[in-house]
Amino acid sequence: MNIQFKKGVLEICVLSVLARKDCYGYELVNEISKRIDISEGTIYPLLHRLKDEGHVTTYLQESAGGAPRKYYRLTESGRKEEHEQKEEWMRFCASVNALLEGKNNAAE
Amino acid sequence: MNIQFKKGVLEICVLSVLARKDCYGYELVNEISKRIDISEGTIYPLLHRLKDEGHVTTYLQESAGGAPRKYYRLTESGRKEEHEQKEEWMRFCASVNALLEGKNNAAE
DNA sequence: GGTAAGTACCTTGCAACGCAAGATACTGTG
DNA sequence: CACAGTATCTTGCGTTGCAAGGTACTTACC
Repeated sequence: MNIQFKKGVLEICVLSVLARKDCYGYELVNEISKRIDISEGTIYPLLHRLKDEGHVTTYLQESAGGAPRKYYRLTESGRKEEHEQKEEWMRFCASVNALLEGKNNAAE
Repeated sequence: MNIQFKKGVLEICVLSVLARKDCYGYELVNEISKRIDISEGTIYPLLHRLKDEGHVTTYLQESAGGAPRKYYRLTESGRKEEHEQKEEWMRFCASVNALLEGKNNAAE
């Protein structure tokens, strides 16, 4: 899998999963990796970034095994961000596909 | 437009346009920019990379105004690369869209 | 008791890509 | 002569994702 493709997209994936339910980091890795490989070295910095930007809040919960889980919950700005980035992603895909199909004019 | 989305994708766009006709760098910028903004600081290093990897060959042709045009032509390996990257891009898009739609299992 | 695997968090350093901003040089227009 | 357009190129920067490491707890096995 081309690593470059994932740039920017993994953030949408995280936002999208969080839009459906609160998750902790380790859980997000497993959830997203069902479709797209993502490593812990990617998810934790990403989550911290989202928190710094105010798109998520966190709360701790005990775990049966291992360290306590840090759950992430979308804020209102996070939901807005999720929506906007999803839209932008779809527009981008449409542009790329048009280009790959050889449709030359933006009007087509 | 999220810059990150473009990572890796602009290379496919270039390969795809070149698969239809030989182009020079400046022309590729204008062609691709109809759909997706791409700057000269991006295209020239990209083209040099493709040449180093043997995916394109070049030939010069005089221009009415300005410097002579350096045309890029796909090699056989370039055509193969174009095909493979296109396939990978489409698989990637399908995975992302499934994830964004909340389809949890890779089987679905 | 010791060891491994699983859960769960984290950080550091690196590689790759795209962009802005610059340089160069030629042509045509006002 | 100055400017815009054509056409090439390079340097330095910011962002992202990853590999590889570390920490700490629990369970299972020998």
